[in-house]
Amino acid sequence: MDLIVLDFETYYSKDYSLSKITTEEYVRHDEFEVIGLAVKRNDEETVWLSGTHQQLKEYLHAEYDWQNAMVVCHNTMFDGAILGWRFGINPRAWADTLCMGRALHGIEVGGSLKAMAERYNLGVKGTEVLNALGKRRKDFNDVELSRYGDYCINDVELTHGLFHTIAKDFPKQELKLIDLTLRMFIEPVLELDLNLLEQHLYVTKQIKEDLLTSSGVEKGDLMSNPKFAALLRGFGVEPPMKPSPTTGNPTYAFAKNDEEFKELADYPDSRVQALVSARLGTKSTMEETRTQRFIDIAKRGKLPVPIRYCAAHTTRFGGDDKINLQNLPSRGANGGKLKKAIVAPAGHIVIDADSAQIEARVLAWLAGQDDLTEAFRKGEDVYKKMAATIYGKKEDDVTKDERFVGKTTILGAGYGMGAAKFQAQLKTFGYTMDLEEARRVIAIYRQTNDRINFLWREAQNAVACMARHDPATLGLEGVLRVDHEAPGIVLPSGLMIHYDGLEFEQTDKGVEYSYKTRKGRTRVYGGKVVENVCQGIARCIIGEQMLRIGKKYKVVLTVHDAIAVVVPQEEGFEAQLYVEECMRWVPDWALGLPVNCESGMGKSYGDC
DNA sequence: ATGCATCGCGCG
DNA sequence: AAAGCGCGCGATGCAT
Repeated sequence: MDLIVLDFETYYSKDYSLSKITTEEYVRHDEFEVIGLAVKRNDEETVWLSGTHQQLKEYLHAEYDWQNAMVVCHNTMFDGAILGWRFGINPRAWADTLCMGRALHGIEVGGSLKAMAERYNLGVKGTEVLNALGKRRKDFNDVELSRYGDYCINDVELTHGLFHTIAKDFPKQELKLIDLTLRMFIEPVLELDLNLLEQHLYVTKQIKEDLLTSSGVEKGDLMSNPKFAALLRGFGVEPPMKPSPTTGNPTYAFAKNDEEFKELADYPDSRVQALVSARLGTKSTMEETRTQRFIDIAKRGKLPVPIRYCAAHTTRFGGDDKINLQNLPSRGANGGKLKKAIVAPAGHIVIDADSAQIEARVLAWLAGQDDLTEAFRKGEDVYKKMAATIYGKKEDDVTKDERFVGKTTILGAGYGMGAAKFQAQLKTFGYTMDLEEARRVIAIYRQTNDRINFLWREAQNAVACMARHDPATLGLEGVLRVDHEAPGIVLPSGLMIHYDGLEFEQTDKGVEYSYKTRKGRTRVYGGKVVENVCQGIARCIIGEQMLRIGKKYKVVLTVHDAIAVVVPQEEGFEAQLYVEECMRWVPDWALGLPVNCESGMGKSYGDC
């Protein structure tokens, strides 16, 4: 297979640029123009190509054997989209040094080609400031174009060197996963239902408008916290305050889940009630802006799915390109509306398969909490079991509310949640429990799950060891490797959860550990490390399952514990069986981990 | 005008 | 001793 490293230089202006618009819009835009591109095949000399679109297209198709090539770029979502959408070129495999860098270094080095090239002593990225702003290809004279070419060639050389340096130790499976996630964007399959979207936008706007009109308040006064506070004071209501979740400074408690704010919805003065409901109904503009984005994309073509590889510290995927397809509403007033507008192409259907309680299962398995693991394996109702223990009764006698408490306990208490937060958590679901009872429930969880409790302590010890660069172990043997030099924890995928700059400090609460993140430092402790590795392990599992599914069907989206594929309609049931089979399979290193899944299929993503 | 911090909110 | 966690995007408010 040929290795082809390439980099496009394209027209941009003040407003038509990647800092202003999304990659999807930029590449599909009328103003799009390639100034030139540098290409390096294997160890051949890098060439600079410039010319009309037609000339480039003919040359690229004639000169290179794309069917038998791996294409490497730095930020392949961009260059790959150009190759695919503009030149109709779809190589055998895609790779991306930006994705690889994110996986290898976390935040240790920036993802830029410049930073990575410097880190590996590969050379210096061109510093020559080339004024290309607003210049079309024809506006460059020969000298300028040639200088631009040199700059571009240098970038390709750096990317080539970078790839060779980091690819040899990069896990092969993960390279395949990068290819698969890039294809979700570069080779779009899903379509958008424009009529449905426009109708949804209209209704959403109408509801808000009506609410605003009936409240008799200016929109700006509702949106701004200080102005809204003034309105409340005008009715003799002192605005509720709370400590800021991040800084601890006092701030207005105007969020829809702030208890004191919720109480104002029933305030004796009906004018206050109207004010609060108007604020709640109009404050969030997410649905409108997002629907508008979908509409814009729908008018341009299919839906490229931007999924960011290793977006999270734990190696989980994230959203990208200004549309986060991993947080589309599925509950509440807007639940499923946008998902229903995402449809399979003609003759095809969408299958969406969810892994059942994957993180809770991983936790039980990793901790060696065998009774819990066994309960998961047998398909027992673990939430009900938990409730039975909490309330000291038979499973058959557990009420709906009690089961709910059991569920919240299993899902929340597994990472060290304390009684006060547990109580607050229940409250957000509308369930009231006094603190004493919350303490009792948390204590029961910790007693009945002694192995999980031990795992937290083992993880706390691992944190302390890593901070001193001393060896440590964590969880089931052969699954995780504590790299006390990095420091970090190596996942089964071969990727590491980094705890860069892990340090401790003596505080009035005792010794506190923290590590460096993109912004500042984050505290870390046993329960949190356990959560991190469970998330990381779950990602390893879903990643391998996704590759298996991808061998037969087109994977179009992943949302942490779920995988969506598009298949020909007539293969629907057969494909569903295969997808479920894949999601019940675990890699060798996870034998004994009881996974399960649920799936649905339909014409749209929402119908699944 | 533009960037950054903060908050809120959607998902897992 | 105790501590649920992980994202991205949009709007506001403030600093540059």
